[in-house]
Amino acid sequence: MGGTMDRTKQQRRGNTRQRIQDVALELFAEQGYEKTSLREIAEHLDVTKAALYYHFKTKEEILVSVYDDLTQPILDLIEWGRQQPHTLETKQEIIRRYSEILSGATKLFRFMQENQATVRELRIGETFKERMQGLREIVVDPDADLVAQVRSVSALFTLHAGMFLLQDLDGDQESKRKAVLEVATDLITQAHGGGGDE
Amino acid sequence: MGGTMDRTKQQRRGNTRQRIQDVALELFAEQGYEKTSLREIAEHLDVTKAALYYHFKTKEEILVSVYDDLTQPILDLIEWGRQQPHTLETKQEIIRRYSEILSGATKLFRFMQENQATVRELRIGETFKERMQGLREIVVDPDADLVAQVRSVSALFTLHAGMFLLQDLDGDQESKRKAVLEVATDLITQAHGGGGDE
Amino acid sequence: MGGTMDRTKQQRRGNTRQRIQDVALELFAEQGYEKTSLREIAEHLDVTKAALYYHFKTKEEILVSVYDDLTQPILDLIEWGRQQPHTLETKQEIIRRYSEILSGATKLFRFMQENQATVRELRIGETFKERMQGLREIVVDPDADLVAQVRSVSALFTLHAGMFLLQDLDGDQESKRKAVLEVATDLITQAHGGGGDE
Amino acid sequence: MGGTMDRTKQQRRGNTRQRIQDVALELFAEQGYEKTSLREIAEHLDVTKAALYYHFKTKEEILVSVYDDLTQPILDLIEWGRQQPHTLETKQEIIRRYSEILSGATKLFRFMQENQATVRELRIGETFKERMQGLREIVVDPDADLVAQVRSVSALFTLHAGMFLLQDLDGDQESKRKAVLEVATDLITQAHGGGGDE
DNA sequence: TATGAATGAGCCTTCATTCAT
DNA sequence: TATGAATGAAGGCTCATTCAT
Repeated sequence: MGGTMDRTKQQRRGNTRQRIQDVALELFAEQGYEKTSLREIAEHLDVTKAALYYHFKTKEEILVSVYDDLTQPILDLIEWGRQQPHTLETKQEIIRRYSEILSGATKLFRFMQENQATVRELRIGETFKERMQGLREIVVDPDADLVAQVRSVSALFTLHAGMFLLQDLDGDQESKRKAVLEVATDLITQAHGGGGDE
Repeated sequence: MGGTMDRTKQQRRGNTRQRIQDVALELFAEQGYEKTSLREIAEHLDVTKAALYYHFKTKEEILVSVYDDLTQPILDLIEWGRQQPHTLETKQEIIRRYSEILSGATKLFRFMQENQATVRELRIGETFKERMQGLREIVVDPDADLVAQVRSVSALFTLHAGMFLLQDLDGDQESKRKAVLEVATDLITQAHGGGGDE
Repeated sequence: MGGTMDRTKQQRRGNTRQRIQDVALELFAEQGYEKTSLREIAEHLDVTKAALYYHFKTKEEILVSVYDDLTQPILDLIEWGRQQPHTLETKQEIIRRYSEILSGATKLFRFMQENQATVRELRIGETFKERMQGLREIVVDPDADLVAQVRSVSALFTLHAGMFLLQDLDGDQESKRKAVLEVATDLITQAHGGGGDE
Repeated sequence: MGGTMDRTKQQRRGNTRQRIQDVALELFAEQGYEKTSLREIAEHLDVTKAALYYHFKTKEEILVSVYDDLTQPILDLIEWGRQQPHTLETKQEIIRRYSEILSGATKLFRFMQENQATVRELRIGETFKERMQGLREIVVDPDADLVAQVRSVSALFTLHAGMFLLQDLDGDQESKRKAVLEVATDLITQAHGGGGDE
């Protein structure tokens, strides 16, 4: 009986859940959450829609599961950051590590970036906002002047955006990431120094 | 007769098209494009769905019309920018003017920002990309080093993002805009100066 | 003021009704009745849908008016036929005249032929059926054997079908009509003679 | 369990697809393709519209599937005819067999006959035209004179039309079919003999 | 560990028609 | 002799979800 199962089916055994997550993320990132139907995901995997429901309770839960798996490092980073003194060095290190995290799950973060309107209405929306808030609290000094605060936020955001907006620029992926990181680090450094004009 | 028509209906006459655009933008920005149905728009206006189709050929066309009306200033800005020498002053002026344009149509740009995945598949997607490209060409020096280029792009992007990401920060709208503008101007200035590490 | 009216508008004066009929028949014949919308007709004429309603009460009435105008000759033919003795000569003459009538309003008859399902549900459906019945009564001898009756009906039908089904055959329109007429005449003649096998 | 399901639902299991085809053909033939809505079909079957879409991708595909199932015999006939010498006997046999095929799927062919305008725009339109062309090529001698060719085409067409146009005539279905077949056979025979006047 | 069959809600769109001007 | 604006009904289709097997 097992012998009649061909290689493809055999490989599939036991990791369908993972495969669903992979395909889903791929499609969500490419086409957006709403434009990606469960039918489409199922077809890509050569299973039925009902199979998806064996592994996940809803469409949203597929996304949530991917999100949870891939953003754990951010939680860890925040955890770590909270226990450090809020020195410039800490902030720079946060920026550095965050840059690495982002490039470790490009697809997900691209998805989050491009589907904000959708994500806002989903469970992960709130969660993500909280995490960003968590990062901010470490990186932004609430007593600094407005310009300094903006600079800090801009540092975080430059990292985020960098991944997608630089696609048209020349240069290999890694050196672009380095450049982005440098700009972000500069921003955070300037913000720490003083911020405004003086 | 005519007198039997109540105020509400009368006011409506002749500006339904405009009202559709307003409500649509409002809802698109709030809930996203896909999540906003024509039924919903129609209900907000107290007309039937079919009335929308008298004024616009498709759902997409409603968006396009809003987009065209509201982004004309960007076209003008690009036009202007192209005729200037690419000096630092020009770039700073571009940044300044772009900041003003953005804050003149917050809803639309928030929509564009938060619905990138959707927008990418629509007609306006390509258009918008082209315009951004147009701005970049003026502001980014292709011969500068990578870091300088990133800084320039980051300037543009900081403007974009600034409008939404700063909502949780203290301060009134206008002073926040000023702060964002300052950071962006700094970025463009540094980029022009040299860019990198020296 | 009349002087500002250009040639096109001027020509239009007073014959809009006729132009509606022409365009409508053209489109009905080409695309079918249901697939042709009033919007389409109006656009072809460069007027609004509402203008059509000034001239005709309903979509169906446009068709009815065309039908009535163009099938009057059939009524006349039936009238004439009823007053003749049901001799072979009469039948042959009916066939001959009917052939002429058909080729005088090809579009309408093509329409009738190709939209039977639709036409059946319209007012003209019943009317047309009656007229065909009228022709039959003259041409088909109810006392003849079944085969003879079929031959007679086939004669009529061959005329009908001939117009459309022969489009792929070689030869000019007129000589094809002659050929069809000859076959139909033969059929009616054989039917009259005896019909069956003997 | 299982016992709680009433007879009706139980019967339904596993043959819904077939039932859709049956009901659809019935309604298409009766009211025409466009006038028959999916809602109507669904209601006749006591299922939802969405159920139809589980079994067929589009409305058109329902028709196509019926068409394909029911016109396979024509393909076989053409196949057979092509391998025979184009003698009179072959032609007569084609006519005979075609007559049988037609009376084996009356509803479909009535539908095709009465919805030509619609069918022309559908996928089956082209297909059907090709098949008719296939039959013609066997039955019509391209070197014969025009009248002979018309006679041949008329033979085919008389068969087609015979099924519907004779409904008002007396006589049972089968003897009418025989009569029609005889007339068609005569036509094909005369066409083969010479055709014209001599 | 999946599938086959179906549902209910909703979507975008089109249509014939109306009516005040 | 027309138009501008709108309506109500319906149509085809897609989607996330369910459930018995």
